[in-house]
Amino acid sequence: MVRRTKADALTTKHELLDAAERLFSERGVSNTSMMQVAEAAGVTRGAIYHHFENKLDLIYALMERVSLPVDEMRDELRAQLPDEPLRQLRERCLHIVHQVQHDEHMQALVNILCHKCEYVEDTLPIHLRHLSGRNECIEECVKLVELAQQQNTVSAGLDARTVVIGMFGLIDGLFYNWLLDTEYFDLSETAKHTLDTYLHGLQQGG
Amino acid sequence: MVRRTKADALTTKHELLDAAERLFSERGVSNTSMMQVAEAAGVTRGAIYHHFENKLDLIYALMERVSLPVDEMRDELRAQLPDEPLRQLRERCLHIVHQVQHDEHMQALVNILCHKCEYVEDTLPIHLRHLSGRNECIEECVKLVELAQQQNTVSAGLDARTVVIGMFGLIDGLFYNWLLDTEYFDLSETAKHTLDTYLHGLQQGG
DNA sequence: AATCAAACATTCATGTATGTATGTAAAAGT
DNA sequence: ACTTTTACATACATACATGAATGTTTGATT
Repeated sequence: MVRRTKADALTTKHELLDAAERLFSERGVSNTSMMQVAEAAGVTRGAIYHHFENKLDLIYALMERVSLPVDEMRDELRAQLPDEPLRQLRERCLHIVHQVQHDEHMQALVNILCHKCEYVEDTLPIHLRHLSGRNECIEECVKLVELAQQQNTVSAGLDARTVVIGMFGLIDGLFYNWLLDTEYFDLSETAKHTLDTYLHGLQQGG
Repeated sequence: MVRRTKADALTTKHELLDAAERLFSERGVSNTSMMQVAEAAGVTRGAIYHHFENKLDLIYALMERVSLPVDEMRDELRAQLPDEPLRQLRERCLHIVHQVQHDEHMQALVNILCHKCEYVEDTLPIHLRHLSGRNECIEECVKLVELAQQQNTVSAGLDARTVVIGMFGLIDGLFYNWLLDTEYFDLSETAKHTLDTYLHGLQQGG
């Protein structure tokens, strides 16, 4: 099974990505060799190095597969709830939570970035990409919170940035702990209740 | 510099632990070889394998160094605030937050477990130890929340376990994100404000 | 004082991962 | 129909990391 058509090559590439996603998520990035990925995809290492430069390039490609749907969702919600910034925030969080729980690609990727990939200098470009997307998202959320403060649905005494960082912490922390043991609690249900508790708390004090 | 007194051997062991803690936290566990740890401690690999079985045993030893002070703090607070379960929870969280921010050993260890160590089968005993301690802690906190519900400082309509999982998520998420970039926000301040927001939200709804 | 054993250093044998270079058969271009 | 790429497979050279085995020096023991 050597040379094939261009469409077949794309299939091979996807199979490599799927295999990498599965193995990385199951056994960790640095603990998985290129050969294991190749074997799982039914090819040799040569195939990987033909499609990707190295392991980092592979992970990088994995991230590209799921980043787009997230962006689309954001735009939809913005159009759907233009005058309810707080609900916009809530729905955005819960939508991502839902995706992490039910979309296998999203779940595997978050799992990889969260628990299966050491945050070291070598993988810096990957995590920077992760963070830049997040920081951009934080800025947007800060604006939504400020809008909510003008509507008095969030106490004006609170610092909007702190509010958002706390909310992200809550969601990320739930992801982090849920992925450690997905049987320990139901992600969506817990996220809904605790997020509402938090959002409820935003109405008073500061 | 070969054989030394028993006290000197302990010094060597501590220097090895310090070096490992530093290197693991800086460059990641699987990305740091035993030789690099040995060099950083000014000895050879032989010294490591004399004191520790392997890399996992080394990490395991790192965890033992910081686990005790946490337990002590818990008992102190329990005695100090016997009738204020909610404040007990709050102070406990903020105390750990303070430790993570200011105690270098604690910070390095949490950083290692959080960002510098892949959660894979090989390291399972380590993470299990981490989790067993946490689950035990969760159970204690659930009881505190139930007490608070009897006092009506927490709405009886909420599920105590969910409340605690959310609180842990919040704190863990803040750790997780703060350790990614310790300059991005102040951990203690943010933890105080967002935790209070959350605790505030507990008083109503369900 | 002689012996033992601890506390390392040194060396070696082995496995394994990586990157690259080269080979090759078939599809794509002309 | 001929040439050129593409899409891999194969083979190789290199580099580490590990663990164990062995050596060596000196404190501890009696």
